[in-house]
Amino acid sequence: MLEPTIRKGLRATGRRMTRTRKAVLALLERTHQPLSASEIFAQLQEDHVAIDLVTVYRTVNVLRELGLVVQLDLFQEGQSRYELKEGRKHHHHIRCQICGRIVDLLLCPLKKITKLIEERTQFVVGDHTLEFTGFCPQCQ
Amino acid sequence: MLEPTIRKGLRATGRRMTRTRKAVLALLERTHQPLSASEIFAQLQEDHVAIDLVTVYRTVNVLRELGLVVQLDLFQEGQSRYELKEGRKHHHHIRCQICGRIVDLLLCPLKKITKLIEERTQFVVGDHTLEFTGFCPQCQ
DNA sequence: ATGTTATTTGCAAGAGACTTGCAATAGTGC
DNA sequence: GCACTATTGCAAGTCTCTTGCAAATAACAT
Repeated sequence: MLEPTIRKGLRATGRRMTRTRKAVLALLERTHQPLSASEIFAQLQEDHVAIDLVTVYRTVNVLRELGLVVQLDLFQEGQSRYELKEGRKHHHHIRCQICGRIVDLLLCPLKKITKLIEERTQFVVGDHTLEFTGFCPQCQ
Repeated sequence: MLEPTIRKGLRATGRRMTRTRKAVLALLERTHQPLSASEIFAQLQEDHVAIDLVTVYRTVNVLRELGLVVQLDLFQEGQSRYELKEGRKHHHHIRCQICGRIVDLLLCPLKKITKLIEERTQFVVGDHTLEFTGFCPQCQ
């Protein structure tokens, strides 16, 4: 239950804890897959939670601004996905090309690489994306 | 000049070498940045090459199908970019968050990682994206 | 509890990237 | 040059995501 903590974060930026924000947070909390806006919308419809797709977009954006949610742009999906940060470490994902299942990879191999890139390019390296696709055990 | 080679590739799949395909190929050949469809369109307009944006999309898709062009989906850009493969090795990119300049990274550190992921997840790993953002020397 | 006020919501409409249908145009092989 | 078929341009459509605005509602003081 992260509602009280998040309520504080919202208040600190002059925002309010609303029925719809609770619903989106609760859904993200109980789902163990990164969800797209339309998936969040569809699931809440099924749960008979009245919410507009526009509100879903606005909600995930607010949660992202607060640093509560991470936005993922997976390889050639054409839509963003969102997952709760909730104290989890930075990590990457692999998505099955057949069934679409997304599995967390609990590693990020890019610390050393980042240093190497900074030396070679003289860039100051900020963020990175690293996403894999493949075939999951069931779909092989 | 890769026109003759590519002409063969096109013929082999019942396709034709046309005025517009030549123009797109020539542009990609002389540009040392991955270009988006709208950038290709704008540049060809400037060069007084009559071409429709739709044709640009169809052309890059054909070139991608033939394996002549790689499609890049950089971090939160909201559009794809295309670059000639032309015998180049698989590589990744870093994009400056200020000026948008894209620099090639002539490395891919993911061979070992791929094996590790296959062991841990039982996936058969196919493709991956790895793109960095940061601040280039001029924009720091 | 009730009222006040600013935030949030839903609806409609819009923006941007990309795709599709179709008639007109133009490569290709003869 | 001619016939045949791929390709092009235009218009319209799809999909994801954003914006404007009036109505609804959370937060807070009374």
